[in-house]
Amino acid sequence: MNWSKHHRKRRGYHHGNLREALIEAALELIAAKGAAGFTFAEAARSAGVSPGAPYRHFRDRDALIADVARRGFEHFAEDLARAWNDGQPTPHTALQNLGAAYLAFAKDEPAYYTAMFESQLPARADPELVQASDRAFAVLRQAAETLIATLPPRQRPPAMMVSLHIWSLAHGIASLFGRGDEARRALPMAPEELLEAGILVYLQGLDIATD
Amino acid sequence: MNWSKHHRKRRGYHHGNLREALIEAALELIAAKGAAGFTFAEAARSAGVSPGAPYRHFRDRDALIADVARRGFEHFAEDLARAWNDGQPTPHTALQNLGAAYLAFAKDEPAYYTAMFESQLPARADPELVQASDRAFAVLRQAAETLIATLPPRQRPPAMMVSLHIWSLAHGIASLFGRGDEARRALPMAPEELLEAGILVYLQGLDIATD
DNA sequence: CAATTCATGTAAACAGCTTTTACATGAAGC
DNA sequence: GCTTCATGTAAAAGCTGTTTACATGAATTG
Repeated sequence: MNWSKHHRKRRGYHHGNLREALIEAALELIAAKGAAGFTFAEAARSAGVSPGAPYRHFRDRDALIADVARRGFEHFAEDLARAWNDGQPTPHTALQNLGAAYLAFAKDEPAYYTAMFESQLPARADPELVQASDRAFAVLRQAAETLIATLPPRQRPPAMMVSLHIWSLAHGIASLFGRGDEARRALPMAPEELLEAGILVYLQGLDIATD
Repeated sequence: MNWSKHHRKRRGYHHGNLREALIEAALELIAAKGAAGFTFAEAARSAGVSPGAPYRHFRDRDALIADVARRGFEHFAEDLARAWNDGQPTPHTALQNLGAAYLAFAKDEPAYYTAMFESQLPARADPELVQASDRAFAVLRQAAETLIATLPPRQRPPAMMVSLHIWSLAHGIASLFGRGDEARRALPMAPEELLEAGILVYLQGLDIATD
């Protein structure tokens, strides 16, 4: 049969870069039709190879998604770290930038975000996935620590708790309203404003200076 | 072929209550294997009917999930309203009860919660689903209004914004840590405590009395 | 350079899911 | 009692997922 309908750089019998091609296909398919609407067979077709070929590179469909999620977390960690920018110019401004970067990632990279948070992966299956996720969370954790360090010691809440609050709020907003699906509930304000205001109120509740 | 392996109350050729049986099967399958691991055919098998039978009651698999989601939102709205209890004994306590009820629903009814928030339904397809979801949100909205009413008028933030903050925080925590999957990141505290503390800080940030 | 090895891809096959179609059943209403 | 109609069955066609034996050709090695 002719499997080279979608050939582009196909150099003959061997694809040459099938692994990457499959990941790209997965991103497109997930973005277009959600994590559920992604099939191994369609990814293979999109890469111009036979249905069995992907099994040379991934144990199964979940392994591919896990790899996509891992890469997603790496990009995510990078974006967050760049936005945080070591707490410059001020911890509060930097945290707001971090929040904006969180939502921007969810909006601009819906396929990654879906694979990372909504693909119901066999959980903590892949240790590299866990590590990548940890690195992303570490940025939030660091931000929380920097922020509470501006408080007198007796008044400091646990940094872990603060980072979990920020993360949960950002993830909740991204989940419920964050992607351009227009599938979600209509909002009286942009998700970015909603998060910014939420963080502002939260920090005021901790008595952290926000001006 | 023999489709009556799982017969229980099967009264002959006609099932008698297939629609309900399919919804029950869907809840069990979603709880066991996630929204993706639910198939029309398996629900049919579980109800003891042929693979084509479900199409007499639901247009397709998504229509069944949408119905499950709609029922989920109805139970959810009930639970939240009961917890809120018209703001008694105090608005703050009632809001904490509401938050606890939110997380309890996510934990105790993971199948409903999954269908409601993570099934990537064709969005605002079903108007009854939207209405049910609106009724649930209305409870949160009412709670927010009651809480800000304790503030002097000049100091009141928009109730819609406050309710969205609470909702997002609760949903974020439920999403990330809330279900017994043990699949999620380990926490230094129970999700319920995390949400309670988050709400407390947030209300303090609004300068709403929390004692 | 030539032979061999090995990663990568194909073809074919089987099983399960989805959806449609024609047909069967039996409960409800006239 | 007869007819009607909702509900279920059987069968079929076209998907997908997965495994198997086999084919290809690029890299390795003597």
